[in-house]
Amino acid sequence: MTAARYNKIKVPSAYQMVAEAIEREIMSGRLRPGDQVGTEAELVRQFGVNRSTVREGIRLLEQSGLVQREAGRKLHVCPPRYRNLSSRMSRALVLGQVTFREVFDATLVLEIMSVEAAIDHATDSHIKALEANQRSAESEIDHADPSRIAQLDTDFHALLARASGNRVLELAREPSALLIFPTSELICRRVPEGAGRMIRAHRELIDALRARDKTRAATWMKRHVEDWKKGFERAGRDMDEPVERVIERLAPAALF
Amino acid sequence: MTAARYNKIKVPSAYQMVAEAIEREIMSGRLRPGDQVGTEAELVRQFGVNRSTVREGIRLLEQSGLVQREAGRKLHVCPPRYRNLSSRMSRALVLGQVTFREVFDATLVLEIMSVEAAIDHATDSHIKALEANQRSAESEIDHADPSRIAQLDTDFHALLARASGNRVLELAREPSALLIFPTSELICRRVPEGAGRMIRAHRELIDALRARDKTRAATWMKRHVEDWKKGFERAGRDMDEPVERVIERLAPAALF
DNA sequence: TGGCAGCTTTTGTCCGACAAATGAAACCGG
DNA sequence: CCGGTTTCATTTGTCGGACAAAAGCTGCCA
Repeated sequence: MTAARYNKIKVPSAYQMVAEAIEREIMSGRLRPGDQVGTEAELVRQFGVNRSTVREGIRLLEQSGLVQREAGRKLHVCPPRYRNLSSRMSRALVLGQVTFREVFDATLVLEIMSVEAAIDHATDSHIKALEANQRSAESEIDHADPSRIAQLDTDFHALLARASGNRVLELAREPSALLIFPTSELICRRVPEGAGRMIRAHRELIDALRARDKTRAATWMKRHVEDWKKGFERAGRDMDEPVERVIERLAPAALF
Repeated sequence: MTAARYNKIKVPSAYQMVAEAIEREIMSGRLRPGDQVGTEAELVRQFGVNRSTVREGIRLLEQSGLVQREAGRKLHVCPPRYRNLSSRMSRALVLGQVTFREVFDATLVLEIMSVEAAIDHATDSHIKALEANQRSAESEIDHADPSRIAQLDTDFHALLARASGNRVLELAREPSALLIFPTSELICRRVPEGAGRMIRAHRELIDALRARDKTRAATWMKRHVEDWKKGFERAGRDMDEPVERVIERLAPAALF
């Protein structure tokens, strides 16, 4: 007979157990966002471990985004913040050597999905926010600060995703959006007519949203994203190059 | 005149600076996956801070998934692990009180996207892996252990996403997949014919993949995911209920 | 050569201590 | 009585040192 095969026994460290215990409290709903987790001294008493150990556990939770320490004061449970997670995802993608083609293909479908869902669910306040973004872009088209344009483009698509009323979708599209839209800056520098085309597309998207015209929205979104691709190639970039190479030359700190 | 309004100055703590410094090394590529980051003693020397401080910084990186400590030994840079990130995304969604309707709507489009991309990019080895999964499912259909069935379904869709050849897409779909497919277990318990319908759909998807028939693949994927929805409702669940309620009654530990 | 004992390195945990920042309470002047 | 100011206690961030357990390495010996 063959010997039984055992999985390696993983003995969790004390600091991990502290983190997991608190995490269970949060995930089970016994601790709700805004609640105080307690001071380090309390946790030391409750868990019966040293303060250093408690602190290491807290760091894990802090990075998970489950708890937050406000400047000087007590530890409390965080409302879930997706932005932090999305940027980590983006980083993982960069490290994983994904190519712009992958990012582009995913963005194309994700953004079309977003705008189609937005057609069904956008409220007036969502549309107002998009209009405000558009006004900023139109008023600044002459100065044409590329990094500002890129920021507005990123924001526009984030607002659109928000208007979809689907937070799962909103979250799913964010990692790729964080990678692709900031490169608009690079494109704007090389392709002068880029900003104008962007504004035109955004205008059409808003109008389609108002008219609840799904076909028109999808068509213009496709056109808009493919415009990005053309600009990217016209700027002399290779779609099959890993994202890493391109991102490096932008300001990485600003991205994440 | 009005006084200038300043943003709050955020002074990073020493442990955060340690984490950020190492993170920059990794993101810039100077430290590559597999490289040694160095011992705590070395970092203490290099940064000129106390060992406790270094350790807290390391905990941040550890939770980010950027570094890993193997069993007992030296700290080294990790290859990016998406699973860890996806499960944290899922947790954030649960905490954010998203509803199953949101998860379902997102899953429907994401899975269709995945299978369509797989039609274009799947290799023989991808299809072989799917076949192996299908054989397992078919051979176990009689015993019909619901949790096993749910696992196979989850795996099937993960394999399909892998076959899409697009890691961005693969990552984007994972958080919602982690929430939706495990509930198949619940459905299998209440809806006896569920497992059979699942296997049929998977079979059709594999065949469509072989035939490179995108329309057929999309049709069956839509049917398959909507089957999930029907089963979910037949099991007496409300699509507009927050995910939290349902997940709680499964085994949360097994999910994440 | 192979295996075992002992040493070294490294991590996990603990203890005690202090400065800075913060919130709260006491205090004081009008 | 109220508003502002000054202690004062609490809490966090950081430091220094210490020790046990585990993992790697070395050298000895059969």
